[in-house]
Amino acid sequence: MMGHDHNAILTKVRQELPADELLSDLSDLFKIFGDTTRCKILYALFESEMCVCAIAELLGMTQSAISHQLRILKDADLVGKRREGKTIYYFLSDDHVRTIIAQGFEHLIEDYEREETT
Amino acid sequence: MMGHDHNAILTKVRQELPADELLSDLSDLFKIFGDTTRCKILYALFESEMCVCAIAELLGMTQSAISHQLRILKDADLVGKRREGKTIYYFLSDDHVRTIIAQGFEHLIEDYEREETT
DNA sequence: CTAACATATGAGCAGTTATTCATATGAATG
DNA sequence: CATTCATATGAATAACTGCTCATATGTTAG
Repeated sequence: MMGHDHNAILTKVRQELPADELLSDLSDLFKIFGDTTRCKILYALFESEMCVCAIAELLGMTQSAISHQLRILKDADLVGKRREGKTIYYFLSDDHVRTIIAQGFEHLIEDYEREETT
Repeated sequence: MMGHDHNAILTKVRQELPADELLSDLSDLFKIFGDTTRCKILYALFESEMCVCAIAELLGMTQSAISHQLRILKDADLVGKRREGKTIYYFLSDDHVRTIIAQGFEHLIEDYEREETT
């Protein structure tokens, strides 16, 4: 057995807690932003659509590595692609990505400022 | 050698791309949200502060497992703690967490709706 | 001081993930 | 159609992550 009596809070919180599947989807979404390479790619696409080898050159990484990450971003519908001859251009599929990243960014900035003040 | 000429876009994007350290901090932040257990804990704390064993009971997990995750959340300054006798209460350190998660949630919802319409 | 309770922590393990390497697909060009 | 360029993909590997188990710390009660 563990701990003592918490029934009052527990029943209250249980009602408000989203379903397991939804929480799982939510953390899966954040997991995608939780990688530097993917964040860099998304940031790059903020500015303009880009082909794979341009992104690879920008980040100083292998074409293969970038392709693998783009696949993940594509599977999550965060980016879309467009073919033009041999090259394929990737772009942000909607502006939600921008908002989510901006929100995280804002949190960081305030954290930095808090550290300076301390 | 890889790819052909992209200098036009590359120089433009390079100017707007945040510093490596900042991008690393950003993905570190999202990494924290990228785990179901931690998301659940944060969601629980939306409702009210809670002690470790209450959270453990709520999620049906070990006290140890919860403690480990709370440490990560604490290190990232996403939660704070308060002692009251033997028990320690954890709470959200600020409302940024709420906003970030809400933003991710909103994206999911729109994604779900998009699938229904298709 | 000792026992009991609440939480924290370290080592170990299993599962996951990002990159690399080799190779495959697919489109344009001569 | 063979070659070249752009991208995709599968297998292998190294690094990381979350949980468990055992144990330590810290607080209160007797």
